[in-house]
Amino acid sequence: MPELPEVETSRLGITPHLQGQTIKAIIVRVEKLRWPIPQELQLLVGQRIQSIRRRAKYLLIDTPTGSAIIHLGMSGSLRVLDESISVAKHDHVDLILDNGKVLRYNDPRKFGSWLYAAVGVDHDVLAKLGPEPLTDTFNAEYFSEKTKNKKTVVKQFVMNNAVVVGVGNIYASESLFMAKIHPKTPVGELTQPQILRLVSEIKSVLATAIKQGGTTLKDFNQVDGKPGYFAQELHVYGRAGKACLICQSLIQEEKIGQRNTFWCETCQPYK
DNA sequence: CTAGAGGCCTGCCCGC
DNA sequence: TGCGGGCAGGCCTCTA
Repeated sequence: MPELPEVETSRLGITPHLQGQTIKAIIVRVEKLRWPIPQELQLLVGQRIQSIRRRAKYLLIDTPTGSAIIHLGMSGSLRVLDESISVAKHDHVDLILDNGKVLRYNDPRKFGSWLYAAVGVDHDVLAKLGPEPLTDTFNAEYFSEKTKNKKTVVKQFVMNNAVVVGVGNIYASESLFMAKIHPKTPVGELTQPQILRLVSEIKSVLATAIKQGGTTLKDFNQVDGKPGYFAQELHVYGRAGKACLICQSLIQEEKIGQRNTFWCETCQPYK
C-alpha cells in the first residue's frame, strides 16, 4: 500500500509516539531486506529521537548523531506497539523505545529497506531524488524545462523519481485521467495548458489521498489494526473493462514500462 | 541519454 | 481441496 500518501500517513501516525524518546535497542531479525541492514544502525542506540521526516517514500528518524532511513517497498508497514506484544511473521525490525513502546517493521516481500546515515551525510538513495510533488518547487515551469524535446511517454515520466518523487503506479494513472492526458503521450508534445493541468492534478490527487489516509491514524497503534486505506475512489486504476465514471466508455489497460496502466480512451484521447 | 528486461520476495487469486 | 501460474502499491541494475 505504500504510495506517498500512506508513507505520509505512517509518518504522522508514528511521530507522537517516537518524538523525544530515546532508542533503547534495535533488533534486526533478517540479514537483508532490499539491501543488507547496516551494522551502523546500532549507532542510534542511546540516541534521542528529534524528528521524523519524509523524503519521497523514505521515512527518516533523526537523532543528533544520525538517522534511520526506512522504505516500505511494496509490502512494508510500521506499527507502534507495547514492547510486550509478541513478534509475528515477517516482523523484521524492532526499534525499542524508553517508554516501553516499540516501532515494529513488518514486510512480507522484503522489498523495503532500513539504512543509516550519519548526521550531515546525504545517503546515496536520497541524492538523486527530484522535488516533492506537494511543494512549490514542483511547478509548471520546472516540468516544462524537464520535458523539453523528450520523447519519454508521460506515464513513465511522472513515475521517474528524478523528475518528481512519490508518484506511484496508482496515482500516475489517476493523475493522468484527472488531467485528461493519454498515458502514452510523449512528454515533449505536451501543451502548456496540459502541463499546468497535470502538475495541478498530481498535487491534488496526492493531497486528497493523504487526507483520506488520515483516517487510518485512529487504528495505527492497535495491535492487529490494518490500515483501512483501500476505500479510495479510484477512477481508472484496476477498472479495466468497466465503464468510465465520466463518459461510460470502457476503461483500457495495457502495460507501459512493465507496469499496468489504465485510462479512458474518450476522456484521454491520443491526439 | 533512453528504454526495456530482469531481479528481489511472499501472498493471494484464478483456473484446472 | 490442491497445485501451478501469474500478478502485485517499488525501484535498482544491467544491457542494448
